[in-house]
Amino acid sequence: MAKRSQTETAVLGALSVEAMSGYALRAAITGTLGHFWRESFGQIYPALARAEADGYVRRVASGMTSGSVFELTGSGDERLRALLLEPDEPTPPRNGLLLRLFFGRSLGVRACVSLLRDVEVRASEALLRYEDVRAELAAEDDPGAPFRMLTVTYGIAVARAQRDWARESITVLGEARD
Amino acid sequence: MAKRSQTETAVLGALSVEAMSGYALRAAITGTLGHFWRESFGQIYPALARAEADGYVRRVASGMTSGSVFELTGSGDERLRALLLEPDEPTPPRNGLLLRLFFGRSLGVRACVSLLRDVEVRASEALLRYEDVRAELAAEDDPGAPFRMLTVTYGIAVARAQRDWARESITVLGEARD
DNA sequence: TATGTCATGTAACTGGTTACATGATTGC
DNA sequence: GCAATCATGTAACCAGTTACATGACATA
Repeated sequence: MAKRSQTETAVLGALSVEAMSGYALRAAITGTLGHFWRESFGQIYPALARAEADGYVRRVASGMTSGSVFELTGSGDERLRALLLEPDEPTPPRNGLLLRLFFGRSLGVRACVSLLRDVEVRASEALLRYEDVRAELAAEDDPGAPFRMLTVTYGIAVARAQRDWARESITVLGEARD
Repeated sequence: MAKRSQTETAVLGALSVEAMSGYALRAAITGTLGHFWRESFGQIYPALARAEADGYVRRVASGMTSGSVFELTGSGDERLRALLLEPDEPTPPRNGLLLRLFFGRSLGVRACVSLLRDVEVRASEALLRYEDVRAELAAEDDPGAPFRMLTVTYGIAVARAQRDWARESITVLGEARD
């Protein structure tokens, strides 16, 4: 069970929902997993090739279009479950925003406030998008929907916390300047 | 103003607080910036060497210990301000937890709940640590303290959101199983 | 004198992005 | 016929980690 990049998990996972081409895979990932995941072609195609060599996916004939459509095999499904069970070792934190704020005295109050406003705006926009997705998802009766919903409520919870923190922090900095 | 890795920002920033060796730099970064930043020796030493070549830092004689202590030069301070002003381009999101939950139907309810419990525990522990730091920081009257405080309140806000989301999600999954 | 900590550095590797090259198919 | 989109792939590069090699200094 060699630990391979999580790209494999994302690819097999997406194919477990529906067979598709590498190109469509990218679109599906950026579209549906976009707010917490990302893959580039430079990852997807090699990952697909390896997965095919390992027998986790197979090409299904598709006279219709150019390119090939991949579907998950039985052992691919097993592999996916195993990958999902592997512990998630989170990537080392590197938060450029907090790094800047930490040295805020060198950066200056005005620039810090501007950073915080950006956060507030981005978080608020994200909230609107998530609420839309939540509404769509609530209407589905697919058995996988409740799980996918968790990723949306996570996004909402964190975005709301960020927005409120940014607002609060702006007032704090404003008072400190007086 | 070639865009170099943010390591340079972290290193110059830390040296703007106090002159120190590469080794101490690492300890300072993991200790103080630890909850949102990380650097390894493999980054720090090359970064210091480049910064010295560029005239941003200089070695100060230190008969006491082995090794050399670096301090920020005037142009290093300028460079730091410029780096802090550069827009923060956040790293592409890759949240292994959400990836697993998204495919939760393949993973199984029990494993999902276990993931969520981990989140709850980790977030709760983090909250305790942050509250300690907050108390310490509130006692300081250093002019940089309010800025550093922002990074702590951010940690608290996000950790609290994660903890509450995890709890809520555990009940949701529990009900769904019935 | 052995152990632990302070200290510096490098080489190999990993995971990932970007930019590019190439071509098929579709719809106007 | 042309533009847009679908589609596949690779090469160069980048940031960062890990593991290792090396050695000084302090202290039990």
